[in-house]
Amino acid sequence: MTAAAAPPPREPAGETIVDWYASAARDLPWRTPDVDAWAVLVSEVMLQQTPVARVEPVWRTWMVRWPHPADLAATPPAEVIRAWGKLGYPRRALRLREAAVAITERHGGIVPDDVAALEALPGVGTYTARAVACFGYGQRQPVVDTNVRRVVARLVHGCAEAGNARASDLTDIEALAPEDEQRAVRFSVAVMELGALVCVAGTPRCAVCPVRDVCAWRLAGSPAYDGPPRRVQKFAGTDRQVRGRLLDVLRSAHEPVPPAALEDAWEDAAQRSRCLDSLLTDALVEQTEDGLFRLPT
DNA sequence: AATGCGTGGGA
DNA sequence: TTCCCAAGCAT
Repeated sequence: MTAAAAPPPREPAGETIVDWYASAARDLPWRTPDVDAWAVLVSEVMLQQTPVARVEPVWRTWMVRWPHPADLAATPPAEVIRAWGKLGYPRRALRLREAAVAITERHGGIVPDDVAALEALPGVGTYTARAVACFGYGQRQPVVDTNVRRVVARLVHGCAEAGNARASDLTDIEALAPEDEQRAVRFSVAVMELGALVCVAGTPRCAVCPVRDVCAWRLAGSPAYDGPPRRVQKFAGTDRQVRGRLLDVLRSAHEPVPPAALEDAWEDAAQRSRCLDSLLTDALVEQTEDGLFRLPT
């Protein structure tokens, strides 16, 4: 009988997650060392609310066609909207183009490397700005998306799900990041990956989680979610669906179309009209002098 | 601060 | 089938 085994030395959870990432990470094209900040920015905007599998082929096409911000800035919106394909939320395509214009005009065609300048770009918010600074420029930055918020909620706070985004999310994750800058950058992508592959919404795969033994949620007995019911957004019959249908018609039409050509897209004339108006307001559609509709030139 | 904004795959 | 949800942002 020997003395009770000493507890194994336990490295900080942040370091463990970085080590896990080294062997578990997906091989995604925007993570290769040769990609620049523009490629990162495009990937991040495309990935806003859109699954990786759908983004990957479109991102490759964009990088070939528009390798620099000035290339996209010089392209008419109609072509950009078509190239966006069916990624969804096509206003992102317009904003990304506007961001490219701003980068070209205000930053000499180079994606800015500081968070404040990045956040000033159209379509770039708290998350995307830090993701570009971190993954595009190798800066130590707190990068918090829905995956990270869920991981922190469980690992640190012992809650089944994350609440709404808060300013404290940034300090929460900063407290876990490794000291070394390069490892801190890896940590940022590693936590996102952990949330995407293991600590997922729905049923987390705790059996294969590298930090299951130090997870506050598991240590608390994996208590069920205890909070206000989350609203599930409907889609069928909403204006979002109608806008999508209308835009689908205009994407495939290569000449301006008369109003009658849009009637098949949606039966309810009042809703159809309202949605067409909103698309015009958003500058996703424009009307010619003779009353035809097309993607914006 | 709550809501609107696309789309399609998987449980 | 129905429901959930997938690297947010702007208003």
